[in-house]
Amino acid sequence: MKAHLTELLTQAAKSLGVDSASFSILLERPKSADHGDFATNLAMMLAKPLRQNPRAIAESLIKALPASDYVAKVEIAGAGFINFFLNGQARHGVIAQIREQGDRFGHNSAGQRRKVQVEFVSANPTGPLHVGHGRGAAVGDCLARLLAANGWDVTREFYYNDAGAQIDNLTKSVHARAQGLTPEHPTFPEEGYRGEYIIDIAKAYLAGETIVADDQQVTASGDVNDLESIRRFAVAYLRHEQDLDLQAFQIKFDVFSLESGLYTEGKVESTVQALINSGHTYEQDDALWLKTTDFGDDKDRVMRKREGGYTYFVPDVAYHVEKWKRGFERVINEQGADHHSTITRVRAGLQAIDIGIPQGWPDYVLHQMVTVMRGGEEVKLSKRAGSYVTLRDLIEEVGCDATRYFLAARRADSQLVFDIDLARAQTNDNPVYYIQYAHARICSVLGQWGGDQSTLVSADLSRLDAPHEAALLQRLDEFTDVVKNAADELAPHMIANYLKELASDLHSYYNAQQFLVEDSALKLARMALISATRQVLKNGLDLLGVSAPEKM
RNA sequence: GCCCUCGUAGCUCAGUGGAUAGAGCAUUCGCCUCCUAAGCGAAGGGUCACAGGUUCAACUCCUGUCGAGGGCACCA
Repeated sequence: MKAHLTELLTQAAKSLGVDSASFSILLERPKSADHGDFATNLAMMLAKPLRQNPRAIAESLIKALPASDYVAKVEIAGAGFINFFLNGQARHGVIAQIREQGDRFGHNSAGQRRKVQVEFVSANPTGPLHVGHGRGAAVGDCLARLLAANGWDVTREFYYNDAGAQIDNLTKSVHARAQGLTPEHPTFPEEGYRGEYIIDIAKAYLAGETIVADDQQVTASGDVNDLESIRRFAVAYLRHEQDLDLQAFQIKFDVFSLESGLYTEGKVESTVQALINSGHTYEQDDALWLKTTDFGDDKDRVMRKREGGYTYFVPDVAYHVEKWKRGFERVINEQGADHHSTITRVRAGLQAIDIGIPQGWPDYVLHQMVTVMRGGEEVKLSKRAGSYVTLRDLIEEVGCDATRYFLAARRADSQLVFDIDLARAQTNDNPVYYIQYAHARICSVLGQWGGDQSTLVSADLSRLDAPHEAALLQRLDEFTDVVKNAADELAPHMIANYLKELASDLHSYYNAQQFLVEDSALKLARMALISATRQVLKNGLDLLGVSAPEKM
């Protein structure tokens, strides 16, 4: 419909002698029904080039508009807005579209099956996933779903650092616990991990247990002083724990990438060599530096430390070179805002290597901190982890659906307050239940109607003329744009907001009108409308990874 | 000190440069002999942090100030 109106306006503008390349037509949905179904500011945009009063231009434009089968009325309003009022046929056409497209309604093919990778969570195997990882998981998974709905070929990837100082620290911590040391003991590692889960790992290690994670099987040697065995076992143990966390959150990854693999396969070395060859490196103070200032950084960064090891961003660059070589013309990294500083360095490294990677590649979506509240107080302590709220604790307490919704329903770049009491509430306060209830309500009504859904094709939709029906029809029609915009903006929260509004329209309608009425033609039309609404609610919830229950 | 993000109703948050800035909670008042009251309707509640600027038009874009969070390692 938007395309149709754009075409009408383009022709009208042409007939006024305006070059169609000199302006772009913006059509929006007015907030108020008084302003029609669509509005454009075209006349105001043309005021300057034509040097005329916007209202006068609007009048000429309207006169020049070609006839249309869908437009009932056109008005000038305010400073020069042109408001379009559609006829019934144009308004209820969306119901047929929804019925025909089903689960695919709202989807488009903008991505043209091109390859995109969404990397998210990427927690290091040094502890259980916490609520911050949960936000990354919820946002990242929704992004992946959104991109798939927009026609991209999506790969979900989890990268973890199993090779650095943090892992040494983990190994020492487990080693200490295996010897029966507590954090209070003077020889317990200074920066060691103190959570109770370290004790569990030590016990399992001493018992010689076998762990399966990432398709690898690791058996503990049980030798208290075999640090290499402890390291391998602890990493596998925690990766397995994280797998359980992700499983509880119903998130699946296509690929797990290991930092250690980049070293063993020589990718780090070859990347360093490529950087040296690029001429953007230099030696100073016994260290090797990358001139990241050549690419917008405010100071150069050390690549190889004096003691010989590489700093963390070097394998990160190597990893991204691999991503590029694997054919991802688009990569989106979802991470916590505390990793913000890596962006400039990774991009600088990729530019230095100069293998055709575009300047702004890859994309980043950063999420801000999460604070968890219960009973009006901040929740900080977790038994398992010792210092933070674990994702699994949260899921166990509030459920997977509510956790996912709450973590994805806010803009990623603003700080989030997670109110456990609200998320648990099975009342109208809770947006998750509010939306799911709308879906269940429709299912219930359709069940009581008991008719065959296929008969809805023949419904006389012109009977849908009540104000609540017009509002609902318009909302359904918006879904396609919302899915497109949310993907373009990498903003899954837009889906959550849309669903709240759609549910609200449905609930208002439900209370204002009886659906199962005597008049069988009217009843059929209303069944067609709520059936379409049910489908869109489900499609939207699917994008968030939240279930659409038929009964509550 | 420098860089990034945020600042909207008492609280939690929406708001692709457009018309009277919205929703939920909380407060007040209504609605179930009727399809699920996990619902609906109504009222009150605002200097869109502050000050400039760009524009026909700014919550939205630009600059500065203040406030919150995060970054600024030969840690990851």
